[in-house]
Amino acid sequence: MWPTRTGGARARAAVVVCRWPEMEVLEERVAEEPVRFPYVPGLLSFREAPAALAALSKLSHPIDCLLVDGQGRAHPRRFGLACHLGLWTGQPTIGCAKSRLYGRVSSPGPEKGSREPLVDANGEVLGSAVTTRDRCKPLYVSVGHRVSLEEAVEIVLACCRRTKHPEPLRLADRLSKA
DNA sequence: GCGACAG
DNA sequence: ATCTTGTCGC
Repeated sequence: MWPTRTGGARARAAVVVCRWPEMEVLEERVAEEPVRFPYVPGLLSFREAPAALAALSKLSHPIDCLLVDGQGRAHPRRFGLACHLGLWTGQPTIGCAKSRLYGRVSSPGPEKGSREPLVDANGEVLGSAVTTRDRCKPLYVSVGHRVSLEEAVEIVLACCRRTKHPEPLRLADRLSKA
């Protein structure tokens, strides 16, 4: 799982600053790293964090909270990418993943706002499966750093006005691929 | 041994 | 993640 130094491989990350809840974009930053670690389930932070931190360091505008495309506490070791970025930057962070990595959960209702707890084998709550748009598959929200799960879910829902994915993540995803 | 497995 | 085909909604 160590560095795949395939010539010229670049890790690319993007971050956007939005005004909440209007989602007015205030700033956009992208950053690249010369080598990237391979993707290994459970170790995504090693692949994504360096570039993400580099992009964050280029911001000149203050932020209130980071919405991260990945898990927070909903991780085998309770420490996904959102937790790493939160601890590293000191900023409040929220993990918001498109699919499940760890934990059991039943399907939430089909109406936006429905949610079901994501739990581990002992019943400990790791996060929530949240329906962010009517009839769409849920997103997996979990605590990253300095936010409660309830706050995290409300913020994610508020960021999904007419789409399944939170506006900040859609913008950052688009920017990283441009 | 077999299935699961963020992006 | 990436690629491809087909369907649905604004």
